[in-house]
Amino acid sequence: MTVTICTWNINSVRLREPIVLDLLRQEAPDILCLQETKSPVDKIPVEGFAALGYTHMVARGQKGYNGVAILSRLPIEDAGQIDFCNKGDARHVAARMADGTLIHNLYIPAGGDEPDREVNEKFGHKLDFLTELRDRFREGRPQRAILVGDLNIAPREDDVWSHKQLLKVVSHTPIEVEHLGNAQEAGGWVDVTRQDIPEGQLYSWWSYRAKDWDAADRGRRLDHVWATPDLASGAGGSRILRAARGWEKPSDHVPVFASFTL
DNA sequence: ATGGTAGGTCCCCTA
Repeated sequence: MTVTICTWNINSVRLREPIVLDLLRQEAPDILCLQETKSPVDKIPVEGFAALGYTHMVARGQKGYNGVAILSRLPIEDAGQIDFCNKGDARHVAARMADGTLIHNLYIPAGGDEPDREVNEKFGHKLDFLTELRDRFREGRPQRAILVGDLNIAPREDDVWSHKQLLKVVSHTPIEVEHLGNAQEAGGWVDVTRQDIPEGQLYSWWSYRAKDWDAADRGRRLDHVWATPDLASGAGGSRILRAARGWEKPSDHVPVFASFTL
């Protein structure tokens, strides 16, 4: 069976319920992983999602910040969350599919503006989060697993509009790229998007602050789909729905898709 | 070098 998964930082699931419904109607992924839902779980507008067939949800939330949710039209069960850095943040949740496949939905801290942990504790938090992620994957190498989410790092030169101009900008600094690479390597994770689309500029986020995001095209690839090698070998169909950045009341991130043979 | 936009909450935080 082929399963299509989509990841999308929605920047408030309540405000953007209409475009979530649009995405589900137009693209009909089997599973949609959302980040930055910014909502307690019991206030996520699930009725409309269920009416379109997405009757399963595994989620974590808090009042004003963070929040992750996995919507599915296939049965999933709650596989728990990891409280990275012991802060009580809703930045991770996992779901298990009927065949045993584990799906991790992650929202890695943005890290603030200054890429120096001595003066910016948010940057330190981001690096510590990534180190903890690495250590968890070192403890037990994941199998039959998919990891998606807003990782808030654009690792490759062609994942940003200007490698040179972003080297000291949080999301593309060498230390962040190194930390992300260590976590990826520790778990044996394959970057499915780049396995499918190995060449060329690829972005999933454009700032709200640009005058004309489309014309300027100063994007970054912050949203990722990873899989363990056993699943990556049967993966394909990766794409990034750039058009969603131009939708009514858009998120600053767009949906990223991949399909898996399970 | 700077400020630009967006969302949520309770007047300022985060991205």
